[in-house]
Amino acid sequence: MNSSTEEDYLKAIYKLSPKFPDGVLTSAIAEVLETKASSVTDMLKKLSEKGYINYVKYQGVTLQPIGEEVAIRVIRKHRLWEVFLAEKLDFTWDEIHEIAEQLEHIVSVNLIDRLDKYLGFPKFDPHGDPIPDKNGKFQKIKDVALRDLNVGDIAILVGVREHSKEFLQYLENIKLLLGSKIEVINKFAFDESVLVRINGKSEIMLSSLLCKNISVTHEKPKK
Amino acid sequence: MNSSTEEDYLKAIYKLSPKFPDGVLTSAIAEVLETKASSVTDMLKKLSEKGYINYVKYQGVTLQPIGEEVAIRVIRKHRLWEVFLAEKLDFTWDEIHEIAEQLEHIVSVNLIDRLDKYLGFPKFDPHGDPIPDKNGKFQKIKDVALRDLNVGDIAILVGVREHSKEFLQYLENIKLLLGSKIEVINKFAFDESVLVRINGKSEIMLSSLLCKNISVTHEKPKK
DNA sequence: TCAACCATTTAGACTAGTCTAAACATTTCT
DNA sequence: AGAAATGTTTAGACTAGTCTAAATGGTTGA
Ligand SMILES: [Mn+2]
Ligand SMILES: [Mn+2]
Ligand SMILES: [Mn+2]
Ligand SMILES: [Mn+2]
Repeated sequence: MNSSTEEDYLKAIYKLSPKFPDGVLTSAIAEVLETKASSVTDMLKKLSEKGYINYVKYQGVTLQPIGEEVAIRVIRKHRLWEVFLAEKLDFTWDEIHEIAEQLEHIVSVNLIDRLDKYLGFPKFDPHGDPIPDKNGKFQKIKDVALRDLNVGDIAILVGVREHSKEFLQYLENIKLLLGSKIEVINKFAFDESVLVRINGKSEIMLSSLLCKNISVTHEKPKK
Repeated sequence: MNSSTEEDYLKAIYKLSPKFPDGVLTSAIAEVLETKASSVTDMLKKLSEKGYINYVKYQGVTLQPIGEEVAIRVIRKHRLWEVFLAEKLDFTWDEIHEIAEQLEHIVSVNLIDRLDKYLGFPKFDPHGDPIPDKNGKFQKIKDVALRDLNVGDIAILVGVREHSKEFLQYLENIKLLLGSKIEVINKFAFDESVLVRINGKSEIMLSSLLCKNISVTHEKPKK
């Protein structure tokens, strides 16, 4: 059994791995977990002892298969609880993350599979992120950042690459939500802002930072 | 904000209070929380410092209003989550307690009231215990132990006074559930066992210990 | 190549919670 | 009343997790 702290570390390492192919750095983990590098080092030693990770001093850390398994299980729980909070309890997508951050650590053999069934085995969470099934398998979505579209392109918003309240509330405000249709009207090289039409209605100017954090695709995500 | 450990202590003190009108004893708390008396003493000092309880060395402890408030809030959360687990996820009444023991500590301003609404504002949990409303108010049920009925009495099972898996699974086995109709056919002074008919069907002999832990009333509990 | 800089680890301290063993109160019994 | 038994608190130690400050490794670039 793992403590919720251990689970959060493994999850953080898992999420950082793609950006650090030959070892996630201590400082990167410290940043996402909002803790100090020295605390991270302590935990890395412990997780290494326990066989969850491969840790070489000063070189960074990679997940062992068993560590990845734990991470994926926690992510599955997190995202299923997010679906529950959004669909059944009507929370908005900026409110669910911090509650799910706690719920993901509830321990029970059956709970999460029953919740999965109750929710109808959803494939994506309210932020568009894929939900691993009980065997840890999930689709990698082939999406692209909104900033990489060309003028004239039409796309569907399928995910966000940033989960802060500020960002999500902003999108909610301008009615830019999961599934929204986005037409690229114009792009301005000067500040890399993009003019788009949302759902065939309002035209709006989006900043470079915004466009970098919105994932779109030309096909709708399957269920 | 309170740690989940503090919450569990306050809840334990609250539940023990009726049996210890002039101060809950250290050893009683240690027993229900499955910890050592010395650990309890440490926590009592801390809770006293913080103003949640009134603690006099060697004399036992009583709740301050603020401590009772916390306890009732935790109990509300526990019982609402139990309803969710039983009604929505089809867990049986012997499985829900230990999961709710964790869920009761989830921190969120809105979560529990939304869950309450989603469940239709239930008044009783799957064990027949009353659920405090958002103001901490709840009906005290005027029930009686099955062992105190007389031959010929007819009653409805409205609660259990013991929450162990063994006890609840036993009741489930003999189809003695919340709402069951119980007719007292005979009582035997020798070992205080009681012969009953359940729901007008099977006759069965119940042990003294069983009868002591079943709450019944002549009226059905309201919704 | 070696000095300077930056990242990482170590050393040592702190908090929350727990335990065992010893000391101390309270109650009970003779 | 005094002694014995029982319950409670204290003392001191341990684990998990965190922090600051100091030491050390690695990297860059003059
Ligand atoms: Mn978490
Ligand atoms: Mn999410
Ligand atoms: Mn609990
Ligand atoms: Mn209950």
